[in-house]
Amino acid sequence: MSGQITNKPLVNPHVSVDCVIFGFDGKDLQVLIIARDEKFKDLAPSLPGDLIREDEDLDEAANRVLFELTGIKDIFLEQFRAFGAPDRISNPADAEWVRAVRSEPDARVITIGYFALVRTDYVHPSPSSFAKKAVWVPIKEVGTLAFDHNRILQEGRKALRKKLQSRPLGMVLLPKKFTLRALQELYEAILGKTLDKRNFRRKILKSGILEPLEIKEKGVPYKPARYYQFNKVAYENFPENEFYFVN
Amino acid sequence: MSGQITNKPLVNPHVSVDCVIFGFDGKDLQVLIIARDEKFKDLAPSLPGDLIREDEDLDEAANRVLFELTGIKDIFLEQFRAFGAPDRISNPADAEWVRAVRSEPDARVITIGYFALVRTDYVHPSPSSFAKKAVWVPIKEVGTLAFDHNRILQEGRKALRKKLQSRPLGMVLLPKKFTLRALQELYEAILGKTLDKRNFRRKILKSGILEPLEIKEKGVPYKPARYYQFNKVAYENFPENEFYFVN
DNA sequence: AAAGTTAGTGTAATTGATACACTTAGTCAA
DNA sequence: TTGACTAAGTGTATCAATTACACTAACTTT
Repeated sequence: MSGQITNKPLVNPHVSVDCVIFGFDGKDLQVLIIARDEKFKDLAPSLPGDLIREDEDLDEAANRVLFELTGIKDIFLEQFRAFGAPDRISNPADAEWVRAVRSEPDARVITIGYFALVRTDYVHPSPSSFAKKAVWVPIKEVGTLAFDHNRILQEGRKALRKKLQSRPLGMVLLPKKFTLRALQELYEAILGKTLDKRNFRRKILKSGILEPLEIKEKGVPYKPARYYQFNKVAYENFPENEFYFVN
Repeated sequence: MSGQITNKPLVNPHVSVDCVIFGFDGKDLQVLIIARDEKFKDLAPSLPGDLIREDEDLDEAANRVLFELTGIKDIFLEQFRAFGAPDRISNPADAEWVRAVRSEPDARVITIGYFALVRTDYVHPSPSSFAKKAVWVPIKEVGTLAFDHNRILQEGRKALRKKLQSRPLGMVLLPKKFTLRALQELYEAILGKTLDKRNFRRKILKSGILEPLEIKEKGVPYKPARYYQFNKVAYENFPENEFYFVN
């Protein structure tokens, strides 16, 4: 970074994608976070991301990051914002890491934020074949991240909330069969507020995206709940901009 | 562009902003389009945009483009999406222009799309002091644009529609005093559908963002309409996510 | 003074949102 | 086996918002 104000166009920036990957374990909303490897283990962890490559579109790059991390393709993935402040990487510890890892450490990095949704039970982060150590962290417990990743995470969360207001997102975050309580907890985790049980059920069931199953919970010390599954057709044809949750 | 598939990170891209600048003339939704100058006058026109500069944040770059074009600062401006397909500039005519104008013509260009709202009567595009020729074009009459600018325009329009569903946008697009009919026509132009007059009026007036004036239209060959103005305080405190227009 | 044009207004029916409490079906421990 | 515990599952009444719909009023022009 030059530190000088100039009128010169930026000629050698790097462009990256950073992914806010949400998961749900039945209780808390989680995020995939990358721990630093041995050499840099004192540094703050980061969101998964990478520089985009030649001949690679932005969406492709984000999909690649996700695939390398989780082994999953064709995931729900959506761009939500670009971040390009000149001082994105100005924190001294971050800068040190960048110098060690990047061939052009002084290059400015513009990053495109994506958010993704995956089932935590489908993703076993960090199989030994992958260099990076990814861990699920409940979103409430995420501490200080590298660069401006806390901000990116926050914006990603906002984008997720907004998305939930116009689409039912459960299908990619819940197992095939699930109880209405689980779905409600997912909504509550995303929206960050509690919902009325009866009103929630009425609204969801009326929308027609769920099919009741004949199976019930087993072994619970209370009245067992019925399982439901998504009706794929109804789910996909769900009209944009319905389902607007306030309570 | 190399034409080869590689795993190399993209090291020398350019980053630009492109702005979809909406205006309203009381009847049609318009967009500011840049005509090519003499030397390239056969080329398709484009959206206003520029490479971002060293030490310049993305929002700053977009604001600069807008200011250079219109002389207005502090405009309503919002980022809506990044575009980064490797073949964005592949059209032969576009490529020729890029070769003539840019110092690194083969560089890939990632662009960040912004949309902005201005009053057409505040903007006299292309004062002689500005090199670029900008013209207002009704959005329905925009023809083929350079690069992927038709797509950017389309996405910008979608973003505008979406925004209108959660915020009343009239204040930046209408003159100080305006009739309810003008406001309704603005909404109809943005949403692309007709609205019921009585329901529209009831909804807008109940929201409290308008103040009636004692002035009426003059010289019209029909019952003159009352003028209104926005109540700035109510307008700015308007709660996100109300005002959800379906009809 | 008649024709033409848009402004301005009200209501009834339907749908959606909200607030709220008890019974049921299971497990577990005494 | 019975009582304690827990979450599932259900209905209703009130209020607010949405929709569909048609006539009179005010002004200009001829």
